[in-house]
Amino acid sequence: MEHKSISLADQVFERLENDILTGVYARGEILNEMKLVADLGVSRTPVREAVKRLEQESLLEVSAKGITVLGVSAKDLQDIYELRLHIEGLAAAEAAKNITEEELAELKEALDLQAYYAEKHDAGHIKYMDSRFHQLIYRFSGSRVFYDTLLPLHKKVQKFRGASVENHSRASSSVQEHQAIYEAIAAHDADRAEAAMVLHVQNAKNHIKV
Amino acid sequence: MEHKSISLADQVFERLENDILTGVYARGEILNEMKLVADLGVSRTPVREAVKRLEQESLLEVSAKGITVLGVSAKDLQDIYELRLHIEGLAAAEAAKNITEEELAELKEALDLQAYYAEKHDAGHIKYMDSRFHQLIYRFSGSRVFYDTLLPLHKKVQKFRGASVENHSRASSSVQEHQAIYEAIAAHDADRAEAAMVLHVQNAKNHIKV
DNA sequence: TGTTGTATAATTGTATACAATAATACAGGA
DNA sequence: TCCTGTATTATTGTATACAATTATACAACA
Repeated sequence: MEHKSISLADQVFERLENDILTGVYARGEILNEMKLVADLGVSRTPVREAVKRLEQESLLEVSAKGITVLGVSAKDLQDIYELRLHIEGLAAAEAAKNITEEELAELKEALDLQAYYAEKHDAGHIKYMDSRFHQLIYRFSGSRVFYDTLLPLHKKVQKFRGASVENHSRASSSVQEHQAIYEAIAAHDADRAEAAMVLHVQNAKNHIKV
Repeated sequence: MEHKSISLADQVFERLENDILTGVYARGEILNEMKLVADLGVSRTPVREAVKRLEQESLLEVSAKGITVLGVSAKDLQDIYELRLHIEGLAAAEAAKNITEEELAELKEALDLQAYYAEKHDAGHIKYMDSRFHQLIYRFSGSRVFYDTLLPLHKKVQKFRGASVENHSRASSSVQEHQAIYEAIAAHDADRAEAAMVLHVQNAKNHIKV
């Protein structure tokens, strides 16, 4: 039994990041450490660590006034898609070149689960599996640089995908597009994987509700 | 007199980042907080903050064994150029659209200084001004997303540019390329700015010594 | 009314003591 | 010799007291 003990600071970071990205804390809202200490039931130290990391991601800004929630603006969203449109295809191409059989099975499982939940109209799980599929590709690209660059961009899009995953037609198109990407990667066809990914990001962009 | 008091944590962060990127701390080396406390003459708190931020940039990795220096590998370098080749042109294009007269003057000054130091074969200052030119363009793109994405990539390349700035021929080519980028931006010609930047990144990539 | 100086309060910044965890060294036995 | 369990040590994780800075409220004055 290997219990990887996850630190309080990491837990706070994940919870806080999620709360910012899902709108629990609104853009422009001003928090402070003691409020977060009270909300989360831990001391200032892990709170500060999490806040500083989120500040580096431009999700928060710390000043003497307090901790301002920056979150993700509509312009940020546009810029994120503009970037992803140009580089996410590269990650898919690299994954097609480098992926192992084991990793391929992991990717397939994420895809199958997404299809399953799409069939059941389970928006929450669809969104999770959709994210997982993309994040696995970042990992399997075999490039820490790609991973570190794309992951924060992808995470910030979360909140805005609510509408599209609840749209059954778009949800099943998304599954099909993932399917195409998966097949290209499984065939180790880098060019096709790249093209399929670019197409998918373009479609996702067009279905975003700001 | 406005003295923006910069925190110890920020100072430690900058110094540590620089020391990792310039090789003062070698890749694979294992540090620990107390050693850094001794080296830097501050308490654990600001050291920890800096270390955690650097961990998030994948320059360090913290475990029970200590603080491992990850730094930037040859593969990282390749991947960074691959990404920059695809997105740095976009930043230049945005800058061409959005830049103000004041900002343009700032960019011009960085360019002129780089030319001045190139003439004097002052490698240290060439490098600094070269970096500054690129970072100003990230800022003037008007996109926090572009800035946050490109800046860490750019910073990581520093160490590997030593050879190219010391090569007089390359140093003056670089100035000319920056000149072309500047002129396109000054003319608010987005397409030309993008093309000039892509060309420049490609040339820089070809002159990197790994 | 507006502005400027000043006292107060709120907030983050820093240092440090203590806790928890994991790595290491080493002894004992198969 | 190799493995395994265990004590020790080294390291990071957490809480908290105190310092420094900045924002804020308000009074005095022009």
